[in-house]
Amino acid sequence: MEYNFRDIEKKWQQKWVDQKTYQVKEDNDKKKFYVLNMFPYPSGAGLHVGHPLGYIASDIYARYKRLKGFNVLNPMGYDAYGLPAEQYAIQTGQHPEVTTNQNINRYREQLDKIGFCFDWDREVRTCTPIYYHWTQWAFQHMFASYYDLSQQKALPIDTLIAHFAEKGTEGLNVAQSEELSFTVDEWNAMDEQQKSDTLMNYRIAFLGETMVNWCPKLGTVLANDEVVDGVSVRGGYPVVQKKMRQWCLRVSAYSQRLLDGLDTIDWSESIKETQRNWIGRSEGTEMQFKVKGTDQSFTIFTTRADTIFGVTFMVLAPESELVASLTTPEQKAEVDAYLDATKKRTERERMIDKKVTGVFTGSYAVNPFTGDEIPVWVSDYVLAGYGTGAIMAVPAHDSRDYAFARHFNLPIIPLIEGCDISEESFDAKEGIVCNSPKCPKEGQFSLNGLTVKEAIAATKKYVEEHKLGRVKVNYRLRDAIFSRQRYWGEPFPVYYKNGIPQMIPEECLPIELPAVDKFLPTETGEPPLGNATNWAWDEAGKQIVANEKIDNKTVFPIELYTMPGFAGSSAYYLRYMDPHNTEALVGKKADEYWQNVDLYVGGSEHATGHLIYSRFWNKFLFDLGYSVKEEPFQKLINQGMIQGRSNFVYRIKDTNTFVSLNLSKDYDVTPIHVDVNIVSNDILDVEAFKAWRPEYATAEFILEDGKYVCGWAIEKMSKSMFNVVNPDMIVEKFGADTLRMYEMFLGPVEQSKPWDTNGIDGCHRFLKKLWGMFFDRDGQLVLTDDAPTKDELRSIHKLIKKVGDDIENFSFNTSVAAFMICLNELNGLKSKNKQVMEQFVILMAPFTPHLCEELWEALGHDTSVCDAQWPEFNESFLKEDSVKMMISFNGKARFPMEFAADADNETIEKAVMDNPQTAKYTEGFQVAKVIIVPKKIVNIVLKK
RNA sequence: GCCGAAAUGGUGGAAUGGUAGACACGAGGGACUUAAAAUCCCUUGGGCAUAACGCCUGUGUGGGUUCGAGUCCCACUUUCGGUACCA
Repeated sequence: MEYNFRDIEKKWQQKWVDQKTYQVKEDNDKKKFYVLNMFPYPSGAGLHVGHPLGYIASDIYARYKRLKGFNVLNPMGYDAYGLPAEQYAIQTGQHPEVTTNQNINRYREQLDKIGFCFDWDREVRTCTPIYYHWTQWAFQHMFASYYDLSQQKALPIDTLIAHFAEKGTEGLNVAQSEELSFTVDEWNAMDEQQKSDTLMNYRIAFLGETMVNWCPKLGTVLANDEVVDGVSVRGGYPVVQKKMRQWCLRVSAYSQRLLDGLDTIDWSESIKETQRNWIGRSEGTEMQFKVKGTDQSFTIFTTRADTIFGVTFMVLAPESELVASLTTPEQKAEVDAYLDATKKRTERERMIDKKVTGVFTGSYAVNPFTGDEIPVWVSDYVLAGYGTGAIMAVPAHDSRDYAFARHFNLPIIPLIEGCDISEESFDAKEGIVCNSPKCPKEGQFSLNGLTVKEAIAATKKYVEEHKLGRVKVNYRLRDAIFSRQRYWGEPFPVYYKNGIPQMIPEECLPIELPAVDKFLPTETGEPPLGNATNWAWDEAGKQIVANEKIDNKTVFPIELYTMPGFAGSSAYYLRYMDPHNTEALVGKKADEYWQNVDLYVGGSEHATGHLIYSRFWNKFLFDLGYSVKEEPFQKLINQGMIQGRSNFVYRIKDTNTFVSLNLSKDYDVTPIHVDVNIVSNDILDVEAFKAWRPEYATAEFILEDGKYVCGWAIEKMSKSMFNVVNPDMIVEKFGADTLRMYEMFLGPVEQSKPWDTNGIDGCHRFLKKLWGMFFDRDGQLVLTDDAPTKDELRSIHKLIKKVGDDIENFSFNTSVAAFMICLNELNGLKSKNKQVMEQFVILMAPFTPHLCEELWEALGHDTSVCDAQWPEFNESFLKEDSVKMMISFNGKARFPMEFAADADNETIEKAVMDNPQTAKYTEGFQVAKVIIVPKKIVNIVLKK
């Protein structure tokens, strides 16, 4: 009987559903293990073979852990809100809810065919009210919290209000948008509006007037990680800077903890490094510069305080508020013109065209060390959003300042001994400092002779002692902009009284997304939720029911923005622990049992987005006591991208004749992408090609050896390259087990690699072979009940060790190879041993669950192989009677010798030296030393 | 520019500092078959031999450490990711 994968897979997928094989419950008698995949956006294109890579790997791990006796949580869900779903809906002219559900159903169908052990009873969809209830709930808690820097945790905003009522801002060490200073009396004198505005400066979720990435084409603002090279990640539309009032999350408050936490988790060094760079901690100095002829002063931030004697000009960011106050009347026209010009340039233009621009303000700053007067300029190479939006320029030691100084003919003063600044600046933080003038105030302060490091420390000390500024740590990490002017997202649980934002009472949550006729965004940013009818709130924050009488006095406006894509994906792992709870995001019991994700699998492209937001969100919930672990994802594996392998045909120019690859160099040809599905092992199916498109119906071919050979290239998997391979097709042709095995066999999970269907036969053959070990032609089980032989035991225990180690190390490609080797060995031994094959089936069950269930059943078991026990490894079975060792001379292998397995070094050495072959190689040399590597090699070191 | 990862046959890829190329694909040869498919066996880094199944060479380049280096160290080249006027 043949291996009929179609029937087998169908049968077991149905049984798993019927018997709820993968349903998991908290069980205090078992150790928990939480495996999680980054949940997918259900996009319209469906899954291609690249998507399941991580799912298969984590599925194997989850099944393995279960066989090892763990209670394994392995859930799946959909990240259904956000731009991609809405863009797809707009493109197809349908309501996003309709398309999202369609896409989800399609995904589910595809996923089900691959045989994952997901507990679908725990599915979450971010767009369902029962789910986003808790997204809104978390937002409200962020609104009601501030961040205390001394305690390094979030605290209730009431604590801060009490502090203001008692001491004003005195003694405050908190995360804030800008440093405010007021007294108790000033606080008490504030009206409701002013108090609300003031508190926004501290809340973790706050309304802020900030420069945002505005994408007119998408009609919404975007977070920093959603913009790359000045265009939107989604769609590639231009993005401009715009000042808008937006909801923001004070992610920056957690900068230091996000940084420190990285040392406690098991993630790849590269992704940790990416996060470190994104957080961008930099230790520096803030210094105050007085403005000549006024009592005004301003602050700059620098990491190179040691270069204070090389400052030859100052630069302000065009958006800085200082520009207006420092521009002299004579310079006003010129400065205004410059500001106007920079405003018109988009981020993208600035990036492409990095020409040096700037304008003099007319003012001079005073160097606090020397009293020198320094011109103050404005230029767009200084950013308003980082540091203080003003810098001291040291052209000798900063390449940007250097370019500016050269362009505007400003002086350049070198401060490092022997540095050459004739062509470029000397940016390295090394060398011996020179050229310190005598500091007139202090007389003796000089940095000459110090290393740069020492000079920085000395300058910092001087600045602090003389109150010229302070030592300051800056972070590059910005607060996240949390509003989107779009339809398909979570509504904010916020309404407004007299323009003051109020939270909807907790018992009225969730605020459901209303149906609207027009959900398309507008270029001007009018939110689509404005089109909702019967969507009104009263003064107490209660929704007014449609049949109630509505008059203007009772209606209070509700927030019309929606939340961004990352809102729903930031705490979903907690929700899986307790997905049906209507009282809490996650119940205490479930949270304490499952704790956090032990193994998280997903793409590295989320390094600066989701993986930062989630960590922030979880830390916040941890501070409030809603999550028991500070870090959400203990171990992270980043699966590689699967690229496409495109095929080409070569058309001779201006003809409809196609020439085979190796003959194409003799002609003038144009390579054309051809659908990989009509190419097999790079040989084109000529008839299928003619049928593919009407224009090729009459195509003619120049063949080699009667075949048309296609060219190939590795490219991104995409429709336009005709290289998309769909998992359903593979499942149909070879079965899910073959697909699972082959995806793992392709190479290391973490590595990006091209998909190449060519090799899949090998895996399929292997499964057929395994089937053939069990059954004869009539489908009768041919295994015997004999006691296993020594050789059989050795072979299977080698496999137990290898596969166990490999799965723990996420090295699945080598374990697939190990299965093949073991099966070949058993085959060679003519092994038909039931006990041995039973263990083989358990070991392989994580990889090919359908086939193994079938074999398990054939072996006479009436339970699922999922509930079997991982075989115990016994090292004593690996022992061999004799061991082959390579004899080498000075590291060069020469001949093998066999020894008793328990031979000691002395015996081995003696046997080697007594061997007549040895003499041939030692002739004319002296034996200096004999190195014996157990079970491997005997190396004889020879000297003249 | 900066940060990170990598470079091994025709291809995907194996190798705790210890016989480089496991395993698989592809290719070549053979068996079975009227034939094909399927299946099985042999060969397969390069070179020289093949009368002795032995020798030489070989893991991007150049050095170094070591009895012994694909693996460790230094310098360089290339490729792929990420990031960028962050002061």
